[in-house]
Amino acid sequence: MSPPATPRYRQLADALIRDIEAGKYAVGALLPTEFELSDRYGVSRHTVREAFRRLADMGLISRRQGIGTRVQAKSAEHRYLASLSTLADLFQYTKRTRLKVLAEHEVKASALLATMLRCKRGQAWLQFDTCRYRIGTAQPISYTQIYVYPEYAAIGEHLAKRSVWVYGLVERYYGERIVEVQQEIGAVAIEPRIAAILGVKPRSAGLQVLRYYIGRGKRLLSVSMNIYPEKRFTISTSWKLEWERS
Amino acid sequence: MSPPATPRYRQLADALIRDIEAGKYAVGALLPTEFELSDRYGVSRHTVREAFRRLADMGLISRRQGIGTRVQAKSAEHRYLASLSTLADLFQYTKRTRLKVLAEHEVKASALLATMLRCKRGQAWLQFDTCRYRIGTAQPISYTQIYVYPEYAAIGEHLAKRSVWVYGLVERYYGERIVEVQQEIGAVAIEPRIAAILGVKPRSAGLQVLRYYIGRGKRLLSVSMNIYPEKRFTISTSWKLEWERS
DNA sequence: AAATTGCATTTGTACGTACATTCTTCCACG
DNA sequence: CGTGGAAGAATGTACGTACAAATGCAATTT
Repeated sequence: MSPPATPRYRQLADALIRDIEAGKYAVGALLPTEFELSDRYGVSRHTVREAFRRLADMGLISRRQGIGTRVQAKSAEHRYLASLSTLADLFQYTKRTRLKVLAEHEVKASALLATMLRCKRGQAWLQFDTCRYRIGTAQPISYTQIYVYPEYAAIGEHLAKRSVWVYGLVERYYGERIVEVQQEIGAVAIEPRIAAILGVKPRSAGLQVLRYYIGRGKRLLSVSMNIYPEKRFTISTSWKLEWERS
Repeated sequence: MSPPATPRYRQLADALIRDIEAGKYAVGALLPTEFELSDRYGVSRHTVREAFRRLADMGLISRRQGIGTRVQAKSAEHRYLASLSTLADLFQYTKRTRLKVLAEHEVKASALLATMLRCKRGQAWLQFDTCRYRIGTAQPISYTQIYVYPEYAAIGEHLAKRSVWVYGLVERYYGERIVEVQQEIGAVAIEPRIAAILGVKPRSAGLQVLRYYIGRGKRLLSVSMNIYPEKRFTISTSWKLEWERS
């Protein structure tokens, strides 16, 4: 029996991958055109496009109408992805939690705050100090400061009433879509005021998670700053290899 | 002027998405065949396939030769992805760092260690205590314990000589491919012994990062435990929305 | 000199056809 | 009654054609 014949577009794709990895086509350079390759390998343009599609999926090339096909990366080897099916998965506790709003006030960004919120000094923000509990327990999981634009003041109402997530409110009530979330994780000594709220020793170790919620056109929509006490919470992420060598 | 006409395959894809979200085709059910849709919408099979390809990329459907096209999910809405171009990006410091091996010994997993290493008690591991410096400075960035199987003892040589990453050595010298990395981040009070190495106050706040390196077939290849002192390091991740609603 | 127009190039969309491969179903044969 | 094989149905691969849309460049016009 013949070995399970590999399709032509696959063979062509593999050949191109080899060429790119061998440096025959440098990163940033243009590959031959579809017609050119179709000619050179004696296959139809359709087959070339199918091969290109594969390379594009792997992130090896990028294509632009009127320009051509450009090499984007030398290897698709080590590309690892982590995925969230919902933004709520960023917060990995179960749904059985409740948000309590401790305070709400309008603030003008001090120098320190301006750095954290990535804005100019004096920029006005609406700040919520909140606390999250597992339902049925008195001990909080986390302390959170949430910043939104003052225009979004109405969010305060909803936030107090229903224990939801801010980004959800921003999406629902202001028609903004959260396109990107930047997350910064560090360790901090929990300052006394917050330690009291969380019921831990002042200056004990805590996880600080800063999140920037970004909408269409790089517009910063909201910022949140979470503090999790030691041992009460860990963040886990799973990175998976996207493509396996054929 | 006519508005920038959306291609037919896009229109068809959108129609199908609407139908799926509306529940017209249930999750798990088969969609009409390519020919059927081609007929019904008066487009070529090629166009139907193009539309299906889009849905498949979004993870809404799965296709199997001889069977048909099955609905896999009701909505592709909130799917966010983070990507690493290399595993080295997990560690976000520049390449200008140096690894110093402080100690190397074989250990048998105690109850505590067994939990951390996800293995049975008594399992033998090779443990390296290491420390990472920015080149040219005396102050370490992080303290790291690395665990590998005793069979991989030869790694110690390379680790001491060249300042590389363990997973790279495992991949290179043992022909194992790291297919997945699970990461757990928490806050800890840095214990005195390690605090001394890092040059920080005992029991001050630190970031603890546990990483499980997993090979083909869920085989655990290596585990590392990092401690980063407060303020000296933050982990940043960017999550991007994979698909935008049209 | 600057702006505009038009042409050549390249990928995108869309139609058509044919056969291969994979899987299910059902009928006939042992 | 079970088993094998044929027929049918679905997606996969592969060929062909044609025109549309985006881009860059050169020629032309202002």
